[in-house]
Amino acid sequence: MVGHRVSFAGGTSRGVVLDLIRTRGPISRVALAELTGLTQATMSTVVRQLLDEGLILETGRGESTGGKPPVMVDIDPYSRFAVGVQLGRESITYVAIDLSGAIVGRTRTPGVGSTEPAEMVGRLAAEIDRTLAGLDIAKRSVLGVGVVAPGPLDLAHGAILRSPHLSAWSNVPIRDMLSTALGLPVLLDNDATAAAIGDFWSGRLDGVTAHATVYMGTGIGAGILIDGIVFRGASSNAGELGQVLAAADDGGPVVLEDVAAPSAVVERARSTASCARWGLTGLDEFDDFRRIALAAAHGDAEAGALIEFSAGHLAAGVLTLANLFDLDSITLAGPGFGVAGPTYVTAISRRLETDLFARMRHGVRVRLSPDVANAAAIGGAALVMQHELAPRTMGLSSLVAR
Amino acid sequence: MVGHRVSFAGGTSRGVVLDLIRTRGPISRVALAELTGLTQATMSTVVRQLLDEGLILETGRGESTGGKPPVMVDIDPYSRFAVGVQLGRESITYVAIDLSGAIVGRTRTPGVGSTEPAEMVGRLAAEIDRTLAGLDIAKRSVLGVGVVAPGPLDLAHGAILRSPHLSAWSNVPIRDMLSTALGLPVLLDNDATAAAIGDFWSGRLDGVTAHATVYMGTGIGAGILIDGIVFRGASSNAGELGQVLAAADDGGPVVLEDVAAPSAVVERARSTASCARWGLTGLDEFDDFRRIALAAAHGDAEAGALIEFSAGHLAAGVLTLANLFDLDSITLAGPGFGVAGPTYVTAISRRLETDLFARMRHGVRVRLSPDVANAAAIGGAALVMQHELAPRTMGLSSLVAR
DNA sequence: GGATCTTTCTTAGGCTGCTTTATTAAGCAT
DNA sequence: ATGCTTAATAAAGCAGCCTAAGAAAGATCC
Repeated sequence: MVGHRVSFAGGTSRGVVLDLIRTRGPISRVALAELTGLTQATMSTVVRQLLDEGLILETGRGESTGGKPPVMVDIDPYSRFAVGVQLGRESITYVAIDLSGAIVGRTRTPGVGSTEPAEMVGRLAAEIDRTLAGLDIAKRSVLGVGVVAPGPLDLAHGAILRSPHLSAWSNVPIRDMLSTALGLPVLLDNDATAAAIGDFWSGRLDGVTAHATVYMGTGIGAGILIDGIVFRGASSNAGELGQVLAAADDGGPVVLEDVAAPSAVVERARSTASCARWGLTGLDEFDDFRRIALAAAHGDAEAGALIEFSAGHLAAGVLTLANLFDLDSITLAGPGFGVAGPTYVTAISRRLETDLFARMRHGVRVRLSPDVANAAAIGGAALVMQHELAPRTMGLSSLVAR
Repeated sequence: MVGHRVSFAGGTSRGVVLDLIRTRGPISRVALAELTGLTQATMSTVVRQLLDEGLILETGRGESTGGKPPVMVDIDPYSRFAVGVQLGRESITYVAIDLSGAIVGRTRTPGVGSTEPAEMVGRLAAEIDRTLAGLDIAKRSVLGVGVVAPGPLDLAHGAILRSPHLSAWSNVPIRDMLSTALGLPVLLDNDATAAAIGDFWSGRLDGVTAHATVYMGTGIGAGILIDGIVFRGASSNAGELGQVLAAADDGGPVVLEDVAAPSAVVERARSTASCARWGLTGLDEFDDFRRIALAAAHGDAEAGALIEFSAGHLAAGVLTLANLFDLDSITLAGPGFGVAGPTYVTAISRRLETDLFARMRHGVRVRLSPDVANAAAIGGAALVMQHELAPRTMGLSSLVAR
């Protein structure tokens, strides 16, 4: 590494260093220099800047290795906060996280329903302000708000393109509206991508190269990260795992979403005689799905078969995803994994162990999100953290106009 | 773009500018500055450097738009060359390309067969030297040699990991051996990735964000490019399209390669009564496959059905690939598309038009490689060009040790 | 307990690739 | 010819990295 320049595009080194301190801290300047390839002198100034900004703290001395013991630095978790909002049909989840990615507060309000966008934005802003006040978080230490919605979005304009349950929101510039209402930066992204960034920001993906967070909500999506950078594809629609082809009962081709998603499981359950036993209401697909999963967990064989059916198909889809992206890490998140999560983890792990193309070369770590229900909201907040503190994009196209 | 610094990591701007001149040239310095976001002053010095290196030429005046007419610059195609070598079982293809990516020479020798690696390296070096001499190309204008092989490779050590037909080559450091024998830089990569880079270098992917070159040889693979950068995944095994799950006749799950690859088509053909009519030899799968494809092209319904069967399955696999990566461009290359290429293009286009998730937002350009048989070898040479003249890698991990 | 060694961290000065600003060059319009 | 517009270069400055050198703080040896 002598004589050759190490350069992170566009002042990214600050963000890389912050990432390392977050995931590996407490850590010394020397260790950071070794990890990044930057010189100790450069690291000294980068760390100085982070200290001046109040993002990190000197936490004490490390072990001496025969000379001066190093001064360790670590994240100051309470120096900055971010808010994540998940727009759902039945409910809206608000989450505040600190710089380490840990939840410091959570609220839930009734869903969007048929509320007009303009009014809803006002309510969102009020609820966010209230939540922050209740947590005693000064607004100037809040980096921004990340709004998470399902379905195809128009990221360029910060709007929802079309969503089954939020049809009135089509092409409404919700991002900018909320930003002016709040006086804070606002980002919009989809649930799977956000959940993936949440996994990354929490430090759980240290050492991972190619990761996917499989998000099962109304649909099934995957947020894909390469070295912690979101993979978006040509139109930000990458990772549409629900659209992978699956084998239907009758041999005909179907899309994964139609056989493995919670709604599909519930629908299959209803054509069953045992339907009544599980107390399905037909009102809330997630609630019904949870009842089936609970029955399965309590040993109900028929319910177990329904879940296994879904898990088997999802495992096949994830196998394809893992083969095509050559993944080395997968996280499962979203309400669909609320009760039956472990069953899905097992099914996917098994399938990958036997059928992954690269299984001789490396394994794939499959894990359940530590907070499946709030993963997307947490991720929304993490998205803001990453955007404000450690911005990074993939490729060069952003720099070539047209 | 005022006041804010535009930076391409690690001196990449030279490469970006060269890419633009190659694909959009002849072009003026001012136009290049606008496209890259760099200032005219910077562009002046970057272009000066490229002129000094002899990579580009001033080709004359452009149209005045009310003031001084711009001086146009363009690639000097014959200033540099690169060699691509495709290691095949039956034959080895050698290709020399110029800086524009055009073929300037091609040779074919008998395949590797059971030749010992050490001896084979000597033969390769001799044949490359001979080819270059025959084309009157000075060795100092040759940037290097790109060797292309099928199957899983160990890119870090420049060796073939395991290959059905090249078993004696396992873990032989062919890259370094050939490099010392030739006194030129040598790169090793797989056929699909190389073919994709070849497409990019030729300028055919101008304006494309997410591209895949589907390569059908013995197996089926995809080389994936994001903004012209190879997507490799955790262990350089990304894009294993042949491993995507497909629906078998009996409803059971099979892998795409087993139903759509040429060998699979030939095998199905042999269980047919019409087998004899097509004159299948059973010696060379590609030759047999070509016979079937030719029969299909001449209106043989049964042969046509076999090809359509393969194309239909491949189209399903490509649909999954396109959905997961959100592609906007696909090229088909490799010997498998030799005769029946157009049939495959049609099948894939149709499928994407009807079933692509993002079809309302953007189309996917599906095209046949202009030289299906030599695409991998050409790509090998292009790989060297890109590596030597416009190096680029994805993500930041390369800069963070361990 | 002091001298020396090792390791950590900072300072100083320099290079590179970019920026901004200013100047020269070369055409069009009147 | 005179000015106006666009193209290209020149000059000076800044930012992010580097190398080199030194200061700080403990470990080790006698």
